[in-house]
Amino acid sequence: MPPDAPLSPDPRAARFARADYAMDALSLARRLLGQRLVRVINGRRRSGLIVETEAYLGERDRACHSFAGRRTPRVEPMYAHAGTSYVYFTYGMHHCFNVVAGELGEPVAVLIRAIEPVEGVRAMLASRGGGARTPGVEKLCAGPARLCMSLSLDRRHSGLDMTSAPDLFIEHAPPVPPRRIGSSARIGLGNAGVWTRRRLRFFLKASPYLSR
DNA sequence: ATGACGATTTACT
DNA sequence: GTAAATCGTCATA
Repeated sequence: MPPDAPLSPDPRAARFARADYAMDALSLARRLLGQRLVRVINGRRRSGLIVETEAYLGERDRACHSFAGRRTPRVEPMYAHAGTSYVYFTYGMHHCFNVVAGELGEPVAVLIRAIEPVEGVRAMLASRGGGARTPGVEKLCAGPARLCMSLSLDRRHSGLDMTSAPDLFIEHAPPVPPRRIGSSARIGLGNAGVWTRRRLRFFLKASPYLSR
């Protein structure tokens, strides 16, 4: 081996560190596209490439849980370090998974809306029951709640530091050319005024694994 | 204590 | 396309 070779040349083994998360939410929403979300359960990996995200811009964003500085036990993880997970329960039956961005104390985050399943697909299908109602692989993780079902994520996984957590983190994958990224208004918002229309959703245009 | 409301998904007309 | 499912969270009192 050459004496000046890098010690960890394999980008697949590199986990996102604090500096990789520490940026504004809109930048992180784009940055995360194409990267690998990894969940480890009983030593087995389930993972997929992130293909769809949404940015939530904090206190000024009426559609954001931390709008107007709201700080409750549920939202508390949004005020933590970039790279912290924020998982919440909604509609009495679903969970959504976010990655905290920005500076410490700045409650901004990126909602992960869809991934392209790569590892542990069989286990993901099992998590969905494996019956006739289980969606095909294309729709398995297409949508924030479906993604959480397939990765077995719930409120217990909110507030984890993904730069060190053993069972939930993001790994580097080849960067995505900006040309392949599309944008749109965020999905499912109620009346959030001007924030309803802003194009804060990002996705890989050619992906068959999008929520829509 | 109470009431309104979801960053959704699924089934059904 | 429309509607039901289902309950934690938050604002109001």
